[in-house]
Amino acid sequence: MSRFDSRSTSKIDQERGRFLKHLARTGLRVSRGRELIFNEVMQIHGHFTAEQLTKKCQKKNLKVSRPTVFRILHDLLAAGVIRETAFGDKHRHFEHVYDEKPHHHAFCIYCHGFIEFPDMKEDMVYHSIIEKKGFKILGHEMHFYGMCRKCQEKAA
Amino acid sequence: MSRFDSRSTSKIDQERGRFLKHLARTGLRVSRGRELIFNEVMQIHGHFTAEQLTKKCQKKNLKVSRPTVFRILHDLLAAGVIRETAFGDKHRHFEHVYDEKPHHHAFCIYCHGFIEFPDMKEDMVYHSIIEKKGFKILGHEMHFYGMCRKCQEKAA
DNA sequence: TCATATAATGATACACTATCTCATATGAGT
DNA sequence: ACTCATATGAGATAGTGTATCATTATATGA
Ligand SMILES: [Zn+2]
Ligand SMILES: [Zn+2]
Ligand SMILES: [Zn+2]
Ligand SMILES: [Zn+2]
Repeated sequence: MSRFDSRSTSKIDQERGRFLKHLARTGLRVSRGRELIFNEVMQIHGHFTAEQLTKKCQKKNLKVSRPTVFRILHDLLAAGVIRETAFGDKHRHFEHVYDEKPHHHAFCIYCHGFIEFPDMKEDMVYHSIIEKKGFKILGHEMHFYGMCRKCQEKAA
Repeated sequence: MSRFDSRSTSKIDQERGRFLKHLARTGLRVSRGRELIFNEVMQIHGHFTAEQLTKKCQKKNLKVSRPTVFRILHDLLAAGVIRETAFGDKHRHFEHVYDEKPHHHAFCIYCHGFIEFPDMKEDMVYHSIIEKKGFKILGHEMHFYGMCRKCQEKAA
């Protein structure tokens, strides 16, 4: 990142503030691991798994164990810095929130790839139905399933 | 089920026909296990995991192994008799299709329970966006996340 | 009916992710 | 420096789902 990219930097600082606030509120320390993982996560664009994050750190000789990665991802989730999406496989998938526009996913049932598309705020019809049941909505995702372009071409 | 409940019976027969057609088409046999699992699945209302289905069979002294359960669930998926939903935990969740209206789920992030709500066909705004990318849509789900009524009461 | 081929099944081992345990290291506060 | 709570890592553990493979069941045709 350019040192002149003040806009992007301030967004990260904003997220860092959110994280630090959460840590202070819950009596957790600003440990070496938490700073390290926070910085790495902020550099990832798109989705990642705990395994990918761990290997990314190891390549940089930033030593951090798998349990610690999961523990700190849990902290980041609780702080609202990252979100988790169920991809339907056996991994937990995360992505940070700060520069990602709200979006949804369409999964290919053949190659297990996916495409993303922006949230259109058109699904609010559901909100009143759900809230009438006493459920407090904090977020939502649309999952589409189907066949990606490549798999269609392969099949044809 | 009452023997006079012809409507419900015919729906199951319809699903059975779908399954048998799939088996014939793909050269699979109508084995003891397939009949057994099909019947059990049809009696379940709502979601189930392979583990729950296996235990349900064992309680009835219907002996069937875990690998076979998974194999036959795969057949039922391929036949379109059941569908799979990613709940964000480490289990695969299934439900049959025959008497379930198309619906979506709202998951409680605190107790991991969920509520269901009907599909409103209001999310078609996404279809053109996705199909412009060459993706062929076969199905979709809305996942809402939040706090269920009970957990709100507990917190208050 | 019997022989043969093919598919289905179950026991077992296996791969893999995520979590738990607990001993040690770290660090904030006195 | 001392105290003590928290953070961390090594290793064990739990829990799903899958692969292997020998055995059993079923279909087909002589
Ligand atoms: Zn594909
Ligand atoms: Zn995404
Ligand atoms: Zn709840
Ligand atoms: Zn459902």
